[in-house]
Amino acid sequence: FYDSPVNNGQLMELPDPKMQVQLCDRELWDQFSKAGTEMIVTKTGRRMFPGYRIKLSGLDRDAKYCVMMDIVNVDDHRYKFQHGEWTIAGRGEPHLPQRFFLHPDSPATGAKWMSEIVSFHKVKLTNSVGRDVDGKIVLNSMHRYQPRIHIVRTNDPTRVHMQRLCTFAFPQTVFITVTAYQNPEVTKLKIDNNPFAKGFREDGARAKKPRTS
Amino acid sequence: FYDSPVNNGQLMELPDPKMQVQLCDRELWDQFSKAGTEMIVTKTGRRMFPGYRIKLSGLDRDAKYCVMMDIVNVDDHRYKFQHGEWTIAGRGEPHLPQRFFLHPDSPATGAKWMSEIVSFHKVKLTNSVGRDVDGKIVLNSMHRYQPRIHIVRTNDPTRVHMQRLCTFAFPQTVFITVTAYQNPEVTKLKIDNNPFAKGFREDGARAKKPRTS
DNA sequence: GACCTTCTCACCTACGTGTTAAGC
DNA sequence: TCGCTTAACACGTAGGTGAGAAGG
Repeated sequence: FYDSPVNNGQLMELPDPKMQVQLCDRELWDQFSKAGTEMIVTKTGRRMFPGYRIKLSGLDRDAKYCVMMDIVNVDDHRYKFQHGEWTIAGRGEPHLPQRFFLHPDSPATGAKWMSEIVSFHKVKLTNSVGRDVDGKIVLNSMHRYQPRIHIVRTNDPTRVHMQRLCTFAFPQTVFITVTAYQNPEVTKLKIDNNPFAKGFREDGARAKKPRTS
Repeated sequence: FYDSPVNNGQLMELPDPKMQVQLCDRELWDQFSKAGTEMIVTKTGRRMFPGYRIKLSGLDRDAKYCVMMDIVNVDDHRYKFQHGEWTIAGRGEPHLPQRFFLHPDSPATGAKWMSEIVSFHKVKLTNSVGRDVDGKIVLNSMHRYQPRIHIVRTNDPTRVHMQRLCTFAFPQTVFITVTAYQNPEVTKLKIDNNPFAKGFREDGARAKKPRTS
């Protein structure tokens, strides 16, 4: 189940031709994907950038839904960045059973979900199985991953595992985990587009001061 | 119903001798109460300080509950601060039908509610009936108010009004609304205890620079 | 004038960034 | 040495404070 192929936003399990998921910031994701997206993992947890945001449509307006995200392995390899490109560097760690990140608005009506952008920007990626698991997804560094969306028609978040799912995945959101950026092109894209990294931009702003020690 | 007397944390409606609510930061509340608590109201909304935080006990661990706050008039007067004390300054505005502020964790199991401090620190007090009502409670300035807690045994937040409530209120959380602090003693308590006002403390830290204009 | 409200401001808290140096 | 990880850091975003001046 977890290793099922991606499907570019088409549904996988329940045949429900109406339900659709649309990825936001698609141009931005494509730029990163073209360069080879990297996501930082830290002990305390690091947000994804670009943020994972979607638009839902085709839901039953009155029914209650839970919306979840998980992140699954794309393959069984460990990767390394050498001579300017990513190559396979041996066998990967065993796939961990992934926890679902339940969107905090769950459960809500179809009408509510479709009325606004659904954002998973609070998800944090970590490489450490610490005590504080809340909102964190544990991944192995230097591995390749695919984020996915699951939609369940239910009122009860605690029973989400027993219900039938609609699962969506976008190939342009695949990324490799790192503890420090490997590809300078990726670093530049992050700095140029993430508001929190504005301090590192050099377009007109004064350059960064070097550390004094 | 809205003008029912306060009850110092004892239950009012449903006789359920097990259910209890305990006010956090009681000493701090008492200090403010002794001075005559004032809470700022602004157009954009201002948080309460001290923050309204409670501990719940005696709930059925497996049942689902919604927890809400509202703020009701204590009397029909308008107040003024003159010669160092609060006095009645005429007839107050008509009591507005208060909206409940539903705690964002609602609905949750009794076990969940009892496992942690329940905080309403995100509630904002406003004197303006603007467009953005989310999380704001509209009050009239220079009036006296009592915050209250309501607990409903239900799974569905949308039907909370039709269910039977358990209501709790703590006399030491009564306050008067202001647009600017009237009693210097209150100002001092706010500055000394609210971390966001640390810039105005004078115990060892350098004094505040005067405005330059 | 007296009283209350509104707005801007300097100064905080809290936390999201990539960098850098040190650790393993 | 080399590759990867960690922690401290400067510099942002975002937003909560009372002070003070201006407005009504």
